[in-house]
Amino acid sequence: MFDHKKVEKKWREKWLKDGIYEPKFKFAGKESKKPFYSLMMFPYPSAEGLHIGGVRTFTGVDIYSRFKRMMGFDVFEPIGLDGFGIHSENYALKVGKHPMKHAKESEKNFYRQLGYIGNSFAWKEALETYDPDYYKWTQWIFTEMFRNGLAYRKKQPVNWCPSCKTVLADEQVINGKCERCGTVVGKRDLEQWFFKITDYAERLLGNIEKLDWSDVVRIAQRNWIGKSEGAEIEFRIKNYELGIKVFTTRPDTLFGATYMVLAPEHEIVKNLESSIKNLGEVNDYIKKTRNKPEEERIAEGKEKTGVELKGIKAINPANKKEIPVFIADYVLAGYGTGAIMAVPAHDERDFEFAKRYKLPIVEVVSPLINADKKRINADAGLYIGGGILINSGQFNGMDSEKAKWEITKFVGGKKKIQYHLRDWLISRQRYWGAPIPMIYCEVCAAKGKGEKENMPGWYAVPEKQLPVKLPFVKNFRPQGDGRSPLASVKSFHETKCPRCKSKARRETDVSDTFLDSAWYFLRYPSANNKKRAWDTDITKKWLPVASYIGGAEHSVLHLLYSRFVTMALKDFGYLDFEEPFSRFRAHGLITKDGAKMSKSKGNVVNPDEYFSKFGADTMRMYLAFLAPFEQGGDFRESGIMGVSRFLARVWSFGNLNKKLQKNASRQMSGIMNKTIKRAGESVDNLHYNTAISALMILLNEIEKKPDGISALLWEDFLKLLSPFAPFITEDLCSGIGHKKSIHLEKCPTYDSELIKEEDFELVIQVNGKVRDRIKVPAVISRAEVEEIALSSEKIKALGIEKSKIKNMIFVPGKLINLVI
RNA sequence: GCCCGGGUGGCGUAAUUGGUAGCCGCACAACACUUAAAAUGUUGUGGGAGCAAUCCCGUGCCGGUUCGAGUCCGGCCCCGGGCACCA
Repeated sequence: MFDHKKVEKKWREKWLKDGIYEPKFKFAGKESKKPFYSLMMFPYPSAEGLHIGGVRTFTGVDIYSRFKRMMGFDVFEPIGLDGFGIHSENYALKVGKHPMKHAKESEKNFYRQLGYIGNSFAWKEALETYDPDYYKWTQWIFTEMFRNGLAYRKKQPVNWCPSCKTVLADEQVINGKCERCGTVVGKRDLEQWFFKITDYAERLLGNIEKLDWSDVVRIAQRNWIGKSEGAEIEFRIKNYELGIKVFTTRPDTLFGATYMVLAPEHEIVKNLESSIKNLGEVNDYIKKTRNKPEEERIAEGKEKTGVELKGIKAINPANKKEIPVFIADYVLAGYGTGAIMAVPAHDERDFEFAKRYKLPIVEVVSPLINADKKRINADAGLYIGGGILINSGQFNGMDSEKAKWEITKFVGGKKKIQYHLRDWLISRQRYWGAPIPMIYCEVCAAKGKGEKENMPGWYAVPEKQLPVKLPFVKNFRPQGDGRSPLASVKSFHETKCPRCKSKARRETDVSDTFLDSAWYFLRYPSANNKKRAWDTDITKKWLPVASYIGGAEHSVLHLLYSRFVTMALKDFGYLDFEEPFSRFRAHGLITKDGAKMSKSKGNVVNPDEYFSKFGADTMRMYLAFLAPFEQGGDFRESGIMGVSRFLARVWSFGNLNKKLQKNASRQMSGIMNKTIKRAGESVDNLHYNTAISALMILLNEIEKKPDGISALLWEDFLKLLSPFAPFITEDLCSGIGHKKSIHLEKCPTYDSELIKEEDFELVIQVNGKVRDRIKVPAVISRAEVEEIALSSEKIKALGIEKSKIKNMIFVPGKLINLVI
C-alpha cells in the first residue's frame, strides 16, 4: 500500500535538510548558461492561508518549471509575499491585531503551506514587500519617479472609499465599488500624488501587439488605455472673450451640434456667473451631482438630467448659430476637455438628452443606400454610422470620413488623440504601506524653491536616508479626515529640509500597494543585494521574465503598472528592456459546486485538509488533471480518486517489479516515444490534463505486459511523471538503486521514427460515411488501397460497382473515401 | 449596449487544426475475489432499433462551402467573464 504520509514526509525533510536540490534548484545567478525565469504572481498572505486556487497555480508553474529544468535550463522559480496593503490591514483591523504581528504569523503559515506542496522554489531569494530591505527600494523608485518628473501632486476630485477611508486609483474602482472591500466609492477633492502613466499611453498600447500574452489580458489593456482619435474644437461664448474647447471623434457632424454640455465640475462656470440668470438652480444642480456617489451617477444613465445656463449662448463655429449651453452629469470632467458639443441626430446620449429637454435635432449625415440598417434607431432621427453630409453648407455631399478633417480645418480645430487611461493615483491615507519618501519644506515653498521647479517646497528623501521606516503605531486605524494615521505621529513626520535645514514635514501618506508589486520581479534575482535594488549583470542575464503566470483579474492593475514602471526605469537608464514579461498566461479560476469560493457561501476548500488526506502528489495531479490550466474548473472530491488510484498503481508496479530487464522491447518503445512527445507538447501549452492522460495510457499499457517492461522504460516513465508527482517518483527511483535525485535527471527524448506504426487501420468511407475499417501496412500505395477498398466485403455488400464511382479520395495513413 | 471566452455522453474533458467524434478519468452496471462489505481486478457504458451481424440519429439552433465540418463561412439562441454615459 502506498502510504503518502510516510513517503512525502521522508523526502520533504530530506530535500529541505541536505538540500540535494542545491545545485539545480538554487538560483544560478551570473554563471548561468541557460537562464529561465519562471514566475508566478506572488500572493498576498491572507489570514485564511493559501487558497486552493493558489495551490493549483503554484503547482502549475512548478510543473512547467520542472519540465524546463529537465530540458536543461537553469530555472529560477522564486517565491515571496505581497504583504503590504489595505487587504492585510483591513484584516488586522477586523481581528484587532497589529499588521506587523499579523504579517509575521501569516508569513510563517504561507511558507509552511508553500513548502508542503513540494514546489522547487528558490527559497533563498524569498522576499516580502513589508520588509524594510525591500521597501527601501520601492521608495527609491518613488524618488526616481519624482526626480524624472513622473510623480506630481494635484488637487482634483478623486475616488474615496468611505470604508477604507482612503483614496483609490481608477483601476481600483470596480463597477463604482472599492476593489478591496466592495463599498460604494464617492468623490473627494483632495491634493494627491500621481504617477504620469498617461505619458506612456501610446507606448503601453503599441507594445501590446508584440507581447506573447493571453488575449484576454491584451484586449483588456487595450480597452483600458482606450485610444480614440478625433478633433479638438473651440466654441466661442457670446459676449465673452472666452471659448470652450470640446473633444469629438465626429467633427464631421459639427453642423448638427445644436447645444453644448459641460461637466458639473467644469471651471468655466465660475467665469460666467454674472450672466447666468438661473445661477441658484445651476449651483443646486452642481452641488447635487457632486455629492452623488459614482454608482448612482452610472445607475441613472438612462435618465439623463441637466440644467441650462440661461443667459449664456455658445456659437457653433461651423454655421455661426447661437446654441444653448447645459450642465449635465452625463459629461465626465475627467475625460477630454470636460465639455462636449452635442449632436443629437448622431449620438445616442445626446439624442436622449435632446428628446427630454426638447432640443432641436438636425440631421447632417445621411446613410448610404446600402448602409447597415441596424445602426438606424427605430425612433428615426438617430443615425450613428457614416455616410454623406447634408445640411452642412459647403460640405454637403462629402463623405463623412473625409469631412472629419476638412471641417476641423475649416473651423480652426486640430487633430487630437484621447486616452481613457488616467494618471495613477499613488497615495493612500493608510498605515500599512511604504511611506512616500518625500519631504515638504514651507520655508522653501515660500521662496519658490524646491527640487523640481514646478513643485516648490518638495524634496525627495536622499537615497542614503532610505528606507523611511514605517514606525510601529499602536493606533493604526485610518482616521477618515483625508490624512494617514502617520500624520499624528510627530516623531515620524518631523524632520529637516534636505536643502535649507529648516523644520520640515514628511509626507505621511503611504504608497499604493500596487507600487510594491510593480517591480518585485526585478528584485527577486537580486533579493540578497544590500547595496542596490538590482544587480545590473544579473538583471541582464535573467530578465525580462521568460514565463509569467497569474490571474486575469490583474489585467489593468498589476500588469499595466508593472509595464509602466519598467518602461520608466528603462528611460531613467536603469534597465535595458521596457517590457517586463515576455510571455504571460492567465490561469483559470477554481470554483466549488459551480460557484466562486467565499466564506459567506461556506464553500471554501481548505488545502491543508486535502493535502493531509490525499497527499501532495495526488492533490498536485488532481488539480492539474481536472481541466486545462488556463481554463479552470470545479473542485470535486470524487475526481481526486482517479489520480489517487493511478498513483497507487504506479507505486505497486514500481515495488513489484524492482528487477526489470535492461533492454527495451520494440513494441513498447513506440508508445513510450509517443508519450514523451505528447507530454512535452502538452506541458508547453499548459495542457497538463492531456499530459497526465498520456501518462495514464502509458501505465495502462505497461500493466498489460509487465514482463516486457525494461528498467529503462520504467525510469523514463517515472521521469515524465516526476514534475507532477515529485515525491512518489523520487521514492521509487531511489528504490531501484538511484543515488542521484530523479529531479536532477534530463527529460527523456523521443525518436520520431519510433513513433511511426508499422500498420494502421484504414477507414473506408462512402460519401464521407464510414463503412469499413481494415488493418493495412503503413507503407502502402494508392492503388493497393483502392484495391483493398473495392474488395472489402462490406463495400461489396452495399452493391457498389467500380463503374459507379465518380472519385476516390485517398488520405495516406488515414482513409479512402469513395464518392458515388 | 460594446468587447472577449465558451456551448461535445449522467459529469470533468479529448480530438495530430478540414479526415474514424467521445481518448483519459469520474459516476454507474454486471462479474471475480470475500462469510459479507469496503478496497482491488475484469468487462460494459452517447441515444434509438434489433437475439444478432448490423443499421439509423448525434458536437446549442438554422443555413452554406466541401468528397468529407465539432473544426471553415453567414445568421440566430443560451451560458460565463470583462468594460460601460470615454463624446
